[in-house]
Amino acid sequence: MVSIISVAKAAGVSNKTVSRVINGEPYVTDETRERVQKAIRDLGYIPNMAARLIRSSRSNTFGIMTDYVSTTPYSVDIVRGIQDWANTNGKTILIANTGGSSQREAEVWKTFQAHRIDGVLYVTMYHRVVDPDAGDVSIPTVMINCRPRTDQLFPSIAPDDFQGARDLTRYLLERGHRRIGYIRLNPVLVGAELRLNAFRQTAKEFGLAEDDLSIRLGMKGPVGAEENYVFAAATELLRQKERPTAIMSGNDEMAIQIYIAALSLGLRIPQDVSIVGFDDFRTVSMALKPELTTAALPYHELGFQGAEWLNGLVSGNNVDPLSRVAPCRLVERTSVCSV
Amino acid sequence: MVSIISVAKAAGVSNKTVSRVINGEPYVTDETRERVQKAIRDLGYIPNMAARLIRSSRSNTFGIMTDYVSTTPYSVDIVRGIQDWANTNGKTILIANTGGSSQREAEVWKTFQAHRIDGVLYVTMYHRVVDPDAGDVSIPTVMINCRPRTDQLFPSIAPDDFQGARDLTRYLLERGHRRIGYIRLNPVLVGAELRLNAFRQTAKEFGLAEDDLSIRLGMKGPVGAEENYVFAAATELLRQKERPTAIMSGNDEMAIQIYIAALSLGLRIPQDVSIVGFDDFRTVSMALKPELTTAALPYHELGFQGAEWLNGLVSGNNVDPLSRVAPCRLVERTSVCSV
DNA sequence: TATTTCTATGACAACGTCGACAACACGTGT
DNA sequence: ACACGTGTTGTCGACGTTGTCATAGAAATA
Repeated sequence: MVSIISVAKAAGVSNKTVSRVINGEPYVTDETRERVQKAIRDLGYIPNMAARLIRSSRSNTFGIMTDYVSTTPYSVDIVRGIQDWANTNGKTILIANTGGSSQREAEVWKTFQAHRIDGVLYVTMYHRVVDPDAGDVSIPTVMINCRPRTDQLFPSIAPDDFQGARDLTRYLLERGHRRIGYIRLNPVLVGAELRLNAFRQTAKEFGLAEDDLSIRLGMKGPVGAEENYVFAAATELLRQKERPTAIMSGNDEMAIQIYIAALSLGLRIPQDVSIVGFDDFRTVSMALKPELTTAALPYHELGFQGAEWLNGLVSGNNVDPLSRVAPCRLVERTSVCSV
Repeated sequence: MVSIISVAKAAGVSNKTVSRVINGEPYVTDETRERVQKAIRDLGYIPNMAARLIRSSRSNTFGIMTDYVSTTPYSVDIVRGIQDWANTNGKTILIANTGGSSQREAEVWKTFQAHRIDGVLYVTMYHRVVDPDAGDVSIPTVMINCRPRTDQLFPSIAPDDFQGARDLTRYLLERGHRRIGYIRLNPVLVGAELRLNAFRQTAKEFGLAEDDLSIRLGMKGPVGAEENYVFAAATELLRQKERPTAIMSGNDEMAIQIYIAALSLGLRIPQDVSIVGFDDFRTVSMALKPELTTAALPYHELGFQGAEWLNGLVSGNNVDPLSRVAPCRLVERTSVCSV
């Protein structure tokens, strides 16, 4: 393997001078610098990060720890967001996945330490509360899409489910809908309560009574093996004599079943029922016809910002708000009309 | 940072003896071994991979290089498959994503080399042909979900689209369907042609004439910004006087629109039309009601096997079949009935 | 001119680990 | 008594890099 020494020999300088060139340090003549750079090119030299780390004990590497099943597959955009940040900032990313096992999680912490990573991004695939066990170590850590149960061990960043649901509800209300159905997410999910509360509160602010709201449970049970009532609930909602003019779905995926229920009853979307989703899970929201109006989970931003925040921590910045939130942008498509 | 030397001091032995204990080498008394292990535990010592790499020039690390947009989000299961393999085999995973830019790709190769990774897994998010440019370096590489254009530079592993489509077609034929519609994937995708050919050939084997097959284009144009004809095509198919009794969809996502088209025409699924998909993109295939019969892309297996194969390469095994294929299992649900 | 400051470079050690080899203790067979 | 093997431990150097310090000449200052 070609090392700094071979480059030094080729350029007729000391290895330290090569080091200076590589790291852009001052006190090298233009002439020497060019000779060294030529040697680097000719030999195809690439610095050895391991050796560098050993000397300087800064690995410039972040570790991503993910939990298990990606229930909402687009959440990998979090990882992409992190990578994009890392990419533009010259960091490298180590990734490991715990499969949800805490024993495995402990092993991952060890692996990360063995590689002397600078910080950890603890990422979950859906918005939830977790109990990360970092052992007795204290590596700078930012939690993404989740928050710690034992209050505020680590800083965290998550989507603003409340604001997203509020915006969607307003959107419907502003278009004249006054009887609105709501099919709830699995209550296991953190988003479920936030979204429902936002819906309730916003409807109330607009003067709707609890009776105008038909709230039904869409799913329950452990994530990945839940019982599914969405189709039945939607059918029931739409069979009422005074049926809602709009249905708000806990997420986009559940909206598929609401579409099918409505169409099976001979109803047209959006003329007879307007429908909105949540998540902007594009494989669904754009495949549905008419395309689904929804609120986009800011996955990419979560990752990007999380990485940036972590970098601040590593550099010793203080963590001011210990938990942050990224907005869910409303994506207007064609599944809603005015009444 | 606690190093091997601090452990040695604490245990009252030489650093080499500690090294022996860590690496499970022989010639250490049980008594010494235990004393060392106690010291390791007490001090929370974790070996420094960088130092180890510098000595032994084996990083025990694989790099994953992914391309851009995850058009089919479940393809991240490839990454999970790789991680699962790495996990059970004590390897670490570096990940980088090229965003489809070849300049970026070159940078990633450099980063990987800088970390002296043992091998590269070149992963694409949908089955396609690529032109990886590894520069002049020769790191062992396995391509997953894609194959090289310039024939067979690297070994590759991909899903068996042909077999999957053949099995699905047989499944329909065995249930008595004789007029079958087919809505084609974007021809840009490698799977498109393989699946269509399998459909055609299998139908022919069963004695169907070309007239019994209604083949329509569902999408075309660049991935991520394609023109979408699925709904129109499905509607047209189902309005024919002699309408097909079954429709085969290029993939699950497109099947959503076929469902909607059928229901909008007042047809019941599967009594009036049977529908099959492809991919087993579960967010869709299980959210549709009735649930969709489809062929599962073996993403996890692709990743797992790819990693294992790469490990063989790194250890100097020969690459016998230069391209492999993993089967697409038929997943039977309830969107098909016999006629 | 003498002294200081600055620029450019090199020598050398150290980071943490492991491989090569030496050393030492303890039998065992001659 | 001796050589020999075998099990156990330690010493030392090397891996590739960078930080510290030294050096030497050039330029600036007194």
